Amino acid sequence: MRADAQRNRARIVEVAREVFREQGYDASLDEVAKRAGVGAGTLYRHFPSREALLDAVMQSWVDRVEEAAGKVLAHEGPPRDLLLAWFTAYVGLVSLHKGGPAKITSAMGDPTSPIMHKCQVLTRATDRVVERLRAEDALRAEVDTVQICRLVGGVAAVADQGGLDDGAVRPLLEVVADGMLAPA
Amino acid sequence: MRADAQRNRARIVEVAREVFREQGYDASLDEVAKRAGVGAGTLYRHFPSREALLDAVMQSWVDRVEEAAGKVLAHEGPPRDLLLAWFTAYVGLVSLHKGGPAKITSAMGDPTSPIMHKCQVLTRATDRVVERLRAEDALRAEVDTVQICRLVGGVAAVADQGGLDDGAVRPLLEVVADGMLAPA
DNA sequence: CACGATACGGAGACACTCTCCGCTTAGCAA
DNA sequence: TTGCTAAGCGGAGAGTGTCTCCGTATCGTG
Repeated sequence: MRADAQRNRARIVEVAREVFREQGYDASLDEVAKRAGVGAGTLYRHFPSREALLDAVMQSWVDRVEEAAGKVLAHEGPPRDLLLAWFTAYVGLVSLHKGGPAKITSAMGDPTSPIMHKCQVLTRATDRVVERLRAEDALRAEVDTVQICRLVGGVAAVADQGGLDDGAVRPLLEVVADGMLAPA
Repeated sequence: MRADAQRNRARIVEVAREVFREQGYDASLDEVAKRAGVGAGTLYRHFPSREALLDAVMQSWVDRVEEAAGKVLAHEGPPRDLLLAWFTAYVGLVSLHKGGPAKITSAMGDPTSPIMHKCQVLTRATDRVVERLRAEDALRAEVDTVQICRLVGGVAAVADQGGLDDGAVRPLLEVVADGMLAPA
């Protein structure tokens, strides 16, 4: 790729990250182009669709997911604490921009979504937590990783759309956690 | 209101209900106007915003909510069955059109939403179920009606956005139910 | 029947998405 | 350095949707 094209591409991604955070996933792409100082054509050549752009924006996000999972798993503690710590991290990770929870949760199971692979790092990270809890026989047999992602994604989605703060989200996550932990 | 205006209004609502069901909440309002055989101006005079139109469309929905709650409460049975029956009905009620779960769940707590009052019949209906379970000491003390609505709304939202069928939704609702029922 | 108030409708201003194509420029080769 | 060409640029414009404005038509009353 030519050097100027590379510069433009990087600049567009940077600006898009900012605009998505400010205005949510529905922000105008023309505005992204304008702020990045390029024509609409340039934006659409680099990123044929909104999703393709989002995919690039999420590149660094993948690392944050891995890191968050590692941090949560490093702490020793009761299964309920571990699960809640991961749920909290999960909600934070998918809520980086408005519309994120819905977007990411639905993309996780949609093979036609260009960001499916990005989203699946969340599934894998959740799986690490699940395995740990399984080893301790702390999880009910019926629940699986996908269900957990859907439930926590659902909580994140209502929190996002309803503008709930952490204090309101916490009890929801507790209910979900208690519903899947093995009875004492 | 003039008779012709009344006719037009009714026709618009009827057509809108159909179009929303077919194409989801984001359907083109110009298309609604066209199908109803009126000009765009007429539609926007009767319903200044998309939400105002949705409000009218949901008029009959309110009755269905009351009815569903009554039917669920009429059946005797273990608390878990009651709760799951209501959850299932709840998901069905908010999923009448695509985008419904997110719309309704976020409107429930948004005083600026024109459909807030419509949505609150769901809260009240849920409250009836909650009271019944409280009387039997079947619910944990920490959970309240609003949280239940958020959780079930969240499940409905992911089901809606991810195209999940009833079989996939059921286990999610079970986790939520088990998380809020008093331990045996 | 006549006449005002009421309501209609669709043209058009504005916003967003995405494409197309003539123009510019980077980067290489001589 | 210069000239060439493929790669890349940008923005006009077509398509679609929202919502408004106002000249025109219709209702329904006296």
